[in-house]
Amino acid sequence: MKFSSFFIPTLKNIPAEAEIISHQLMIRAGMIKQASAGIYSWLPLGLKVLKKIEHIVRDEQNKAGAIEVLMPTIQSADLWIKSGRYEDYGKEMLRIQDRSGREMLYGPTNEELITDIFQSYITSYKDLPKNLYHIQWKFRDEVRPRFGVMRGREFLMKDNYSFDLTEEDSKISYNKMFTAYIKTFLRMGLTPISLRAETGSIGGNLSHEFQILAKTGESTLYYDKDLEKIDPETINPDKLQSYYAAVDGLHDEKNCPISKEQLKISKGIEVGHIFYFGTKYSEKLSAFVQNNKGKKTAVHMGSYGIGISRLVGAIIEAFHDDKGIKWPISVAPFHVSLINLMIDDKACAKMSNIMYEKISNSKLDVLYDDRDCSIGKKLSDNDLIGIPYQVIIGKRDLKDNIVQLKNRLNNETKKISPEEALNFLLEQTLTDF
RNA sequence: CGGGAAGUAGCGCAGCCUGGUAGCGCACAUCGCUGGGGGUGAUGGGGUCGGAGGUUCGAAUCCUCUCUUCCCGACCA
Repeated sequence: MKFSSFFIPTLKNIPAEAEIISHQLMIRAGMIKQASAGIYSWLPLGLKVLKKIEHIVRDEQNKAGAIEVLMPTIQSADLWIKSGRYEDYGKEMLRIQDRSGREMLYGPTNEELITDIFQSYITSYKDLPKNLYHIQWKFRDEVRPRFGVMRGREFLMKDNYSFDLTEEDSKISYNKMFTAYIKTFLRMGLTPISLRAETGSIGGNLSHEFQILAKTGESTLYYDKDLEKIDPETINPDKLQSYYAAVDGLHDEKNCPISKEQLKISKGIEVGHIFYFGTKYSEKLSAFVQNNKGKKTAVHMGSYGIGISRLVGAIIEAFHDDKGIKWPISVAPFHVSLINLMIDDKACAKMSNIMYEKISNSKLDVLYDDRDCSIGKKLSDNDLIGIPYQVIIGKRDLKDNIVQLKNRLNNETKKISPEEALNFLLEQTLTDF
């Protein structure tokens, strides 16, 4: 993609409406535009990142045996009246009427709908377990939306729902998701910390929230430092759940079961939450199956959420410096930024075009900065948008057959030949496209 | 929902107190000089000052109402 023909409206000024760094950077990097309070349009660069995150989440869900469906954003109030949540949800639920005066709502979550789908078709224990997920926009009319996409009113969420015959089976499904969540966040370059959580209004008795470490995070986490050392190949959910981990209000210094040396305190951002809630919804919404004795029994359910749009902001909170964003390669909008410092110089243009073609023909996604603007603007824009590798082609170095290869994650720059730069890039292991 | 603040050019802001033909920086356009970290000179375009009503000869400025946005708190799968 050529920068000049793409659409990345970068800004030099920090918009007054943005308070936290990820929100500022997302606006300055031309990723989003606010449409109204807590509601955003996703511009091309932001959309690319959103899709990357969505892809990783989807891939790990599929690998864990979950099956994708797609439920509507607009739901009828009927099922919610049945489950009793039409009243409970209060003003956070955006309620609307269709033309014939029927009560509708913009879905804040999907337990009701999915349970209805389940009970319409599944009647035998032989069809269990089932785990259905979808990735869909939700709307919660927050009293006070803030922090950009981290706490918007409209947000993209992956939510899934497991259905099992027994509590024990449900725990297996729960642990599968627990493992999938850890893998998902590790793949995004994040450090996930799992914490036992309060179940709140959703009900049930087992719940974990997943926070990712970021210096600017909202919550303070107290946890066993071994939780940071997770090998994605050998994740053991029971073991991970046995480690000590607590958020701010729940940590009690006096009764903390682990030593001071072992305890670590860091800031985190919540990006996922999983629940086991038994038969709460299945009973109300008639999700029964027959067991092997022919007896009707309510299925045991769990629900599992990942805030996909929130992750875009959360990842920036975890990966940025004073110049801009530093994308982990698995979620980066492009893998390589090819920067031609001197578009009027024939040698620079020629070398840039050759490299652009070669990188384009590989698995790498390249953004070619061919804009006619000052060098300073080019370099600072590219640091701002944070593509992991920059190849900088300038007149001075090119005379000696040298280009600069910059790693945006650590800002190290190597002066090497174009061939070496190309070989280095093509050898990168990229698990996610 | 309680408390606070702000709406003036695409973005960031001044002007308002003390009413008199709307300004700065960035961005944008044209031309020139530059050319390895937001370079520079000249010229130029762009705003019914969030909206409605009122006071006044005259309102961005004073008064009333209203809409929107943000911050602190409470709230929060």
